[in-house]
Parts: sequence; structure tokens; C-alpha cells
Amino acid sequence: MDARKSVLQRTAFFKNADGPALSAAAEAAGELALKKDETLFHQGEEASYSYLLAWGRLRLDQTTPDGRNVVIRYLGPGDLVGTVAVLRRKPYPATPVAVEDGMALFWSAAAKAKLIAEHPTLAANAINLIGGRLEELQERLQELATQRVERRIAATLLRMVRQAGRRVADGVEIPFTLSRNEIAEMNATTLHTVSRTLSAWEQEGILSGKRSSHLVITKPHRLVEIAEHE
Amino acid sequence: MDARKSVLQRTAFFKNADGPALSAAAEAAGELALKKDETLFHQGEEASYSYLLAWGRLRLDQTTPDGRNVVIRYLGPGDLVGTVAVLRRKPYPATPVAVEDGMALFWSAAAKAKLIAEHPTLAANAINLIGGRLEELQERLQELATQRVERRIAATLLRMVRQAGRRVADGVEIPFTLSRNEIAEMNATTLHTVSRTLSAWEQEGILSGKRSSHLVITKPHRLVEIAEHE
DNA sequence: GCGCGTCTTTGCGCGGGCGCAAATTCCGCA
DNA sequence: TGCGGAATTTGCGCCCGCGCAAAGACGCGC
Repeated sequence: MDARKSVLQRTAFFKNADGPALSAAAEAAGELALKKDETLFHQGEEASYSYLLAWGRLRLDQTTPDGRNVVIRYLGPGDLVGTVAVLRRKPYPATPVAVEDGMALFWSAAAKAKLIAEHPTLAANAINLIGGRLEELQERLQELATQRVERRIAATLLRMVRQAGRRVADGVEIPFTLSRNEIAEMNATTLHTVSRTLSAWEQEGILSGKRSSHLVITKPHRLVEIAEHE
Repeated sequence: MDARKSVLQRTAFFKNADGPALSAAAEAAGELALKKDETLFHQGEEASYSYLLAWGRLRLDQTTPDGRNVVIRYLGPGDLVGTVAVLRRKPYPATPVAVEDGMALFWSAAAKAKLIAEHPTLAANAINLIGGRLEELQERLQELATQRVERRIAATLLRMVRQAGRRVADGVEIPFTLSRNEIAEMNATTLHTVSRTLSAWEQEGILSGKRSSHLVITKPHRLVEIAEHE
């Protein structure tokens, strides 16, 4: 239990939370081990549980009625999952899929609502987190609306670096597998176009890493130029 | 003051709020009359005030570094404006412009934070509202990513009808001026393409209303077909 | 080590919708 | 009522990026 509390304590959602809040949360929580490619829940299901990703990484997918897929965002340690749906009493709007092994804590809808109602700090933190996502989506919407594919891909990679990047010998690494298709679904384009673009960048020595090996950005400044130039 | 309370009482943000919450809110609030084309604040400014639109209608604009404009959404009576930025202590991410005369109530950042911290009901309502916007944006992102222009425009008009539509003799009216350019900026396209599309629809008798007169959708079911077909 | 399946690369052609430009219509206002 | 400016319509050509197709590379299990 104390181990769990120390996990919670490090997350943005529990930032500045007092002892009682932490204890109540830790007691009411369940734990769930996640293996790569497993899902936490499915888009459209009734929202019964709210999750907090302790470690690992998730891809949040949204499927269109006609079966196409869009990647809404990636989630990392400390991120809330399914919380908005639970608090709004609406079906989950998307499906979170593990892209690597991980672990999540979860609460029933009632427990989560109680937690937030009784601890204003948690409510404020939730608003912060959700608000941040809202603004990120607004930014992406703008990109999608005004910029061409190459710039969008550059911006997306930079965003991944910012959110999950890890320094390595020859640059910055995105520390999990990211297929061409996934990059395409993040950028409203096709895997073909992504492939062509990344090939060109590899030629220029901007990045490297094929297949299941992780992407390494060797010249982040060049990506910034592409994302911002004109 | 009581008049103000009765205004507040009807909004989603104050839903289920108890007497003390309402009184505190009403006392701390300022009032602001809005004329068409006036702005509440500007994108990039530090967020000092949080607003609640009492009546009227706003268009939320986001400008790109290179001067292009994107319409994030329209806001109607009862909507919160600038609240996320205030609570996150970040600059306003967009600019709200009045598209018709209206009135807003406003609170200082400190007053708003206090209000939410002391009244869990308000916190829950805020999460609901912000969460709803998040999900709407996810839906739009998906549309933008997977559908062609014609379907996106249809979906946008239907959304406007849902949010602000008013029944009239020959169909449903969108009760404020909506230029071709504004529709374009909502749909990541150009006013030219919007013009062509609406012209075609007018030929088919799906809708009518030119220039400064309001759009009237005469055959909403046809729009639904276009938005969903295939 | 071999073979199979999946992911990736690359070529090619086409088309949706942008960009530019000009004509036209409508509105507000004097 | 007439004028000036802004919004809208429409034409036309071109280009980005999709769609299809096929080949190639890599990884995994047997």
C-alpha cells in the first residue's frame, strides 16, 4: 500500500495532494498488469473504471464508423485514462492500447467521483490535465487545418520527443516502437507518404532507426526548422 | 444581484449548485456588455479573467504564427470562456469574438479558483464541460483526418444546428450570420470550395439564405445523408 | 536456416481541391 | 437612391498527396 502511495505521489493528478487523499485513493485502487497490445477498454463501452497509468505507454485509438483508425494521442506514466468518460457518465470515446508492457491503477466510477468530490486539490489537478489535453488538441487541429503533411509529421515527432524523448549517444530516442502506419494515423495521411518522408529525412541524416528498432532523431534542430519554416 | 443569480442558475456550470455557491459567485462577478465584433481577450495574453457567456454568441478563433486563422468552435449562452487558461495559469490559447451582441459575466482568476476549490459541484461541472469540449474536438479531429471536404462541411452545419438551431417555417435556422469564410475556417478548407459546395446544395434545395441573412436548412435529412453516406 | 507473414519502400497515374484571377452580387451608408 | 467596398461566385490550371500495385526487407517461429 505504501509502495502504491509513492507511485501516486509522483503523478500530476496527485500533485499537492494531502495524506488523507493519497490514502483514500491508494485503498480504493485496483492494480492491473498490461502486456503489449492489450487494451484497457473499448471505444463505445460504458465507462465503469477510470485508470491511471503507473508505467508503460498507451496509444489512444479512435475508430470511425467505416473502420478507419485515428490515433488521438499517446499516454505515458502518470496519465489519466478514461477519467473524463467516467466523470461524465458517457461511453468511452476511444480505445487505449498498450504499446509496451506496463501497469495501471484503476478505480470504480463511484470511487473516483467520490475522490474528486472530497479532495478539491484532485479536482483542480484533473482540470489541469484535461485542460492541457484540450489545448494540445486545439494545436493539432490548427496544424491539420493549415499545414502540409511534411510539417505535420515533423511537428508530431517533435511532440513525441517532448513527451517521451530519451537522450542517447547520437541524439534523442523515442523509446518505443512506432510504425509508419501509426505515424500516418497521427497525421491524417497514409503510411506511403510517411514512408517517403522518413526515407528522405534518413537520407539527410536527420533521423534513423528502421523497423522494430526505436526512432532516433539525430538532428532535432532540422526537424524544428521543417516544422516552423515559413 | 438576484437577477444575476437566476441567470447563473440556468447554466450548466452552476447545475445543482447550492445557495451559498450561487451567492458567492454572483457577488464576485462583474458584468460586461458585448457588441458584435468585440473581443473578450486576445490569444497569447496572460489569463486574468474567466468569463461566462450569459447571452449572445462568440466565435473562438486561433491564429497561426503565419497569420492564418482557424475557428475552434462557437460558444453560446451558458458557455465558459477562458476558464481553462485561468485555472492552468497559462496564456489564453485563442481569441473569442462576438458574432452578435451579448453579455458576459466575469471573475478574476483568484475568485474563480476559490469558487471551484470551495464548491465541489462546480468543479465537477467544470470537468463535465471541459470534457465535453475535449470529446467534441476529438470527433472533429477524426473528421478532418478521414473525410473529404463536402462531408466535413455537412457535419459542421449539422453541429451548428444541434448547438444553436432554431425551428422556422421552412426548416431549421442557424440564428446568426455565418460567412463562407467562417465556414471555411471551421473546415480546414477555402472559401472558394465552401462557396461551390453551398451553391450546389442550394440548387438541390437543401438549404437557403445568402449573405447576411441567416442560413436555413430546409432538408436536414439530406445533410445527414451526405455526412454519413459511405 | 528456411519460409512465411508483416512492414516498408518505391513507382506511377490520377484527381480533389487549392490558388489565382475576374466578374458579379449584395450591403451599408451617405 | 446611388456609390464604394466587401462578400460571393465561378472559371481554369496545376500540384500535393492519395490509391493502387508490386517488389523488397526484415523478423519470427518452426
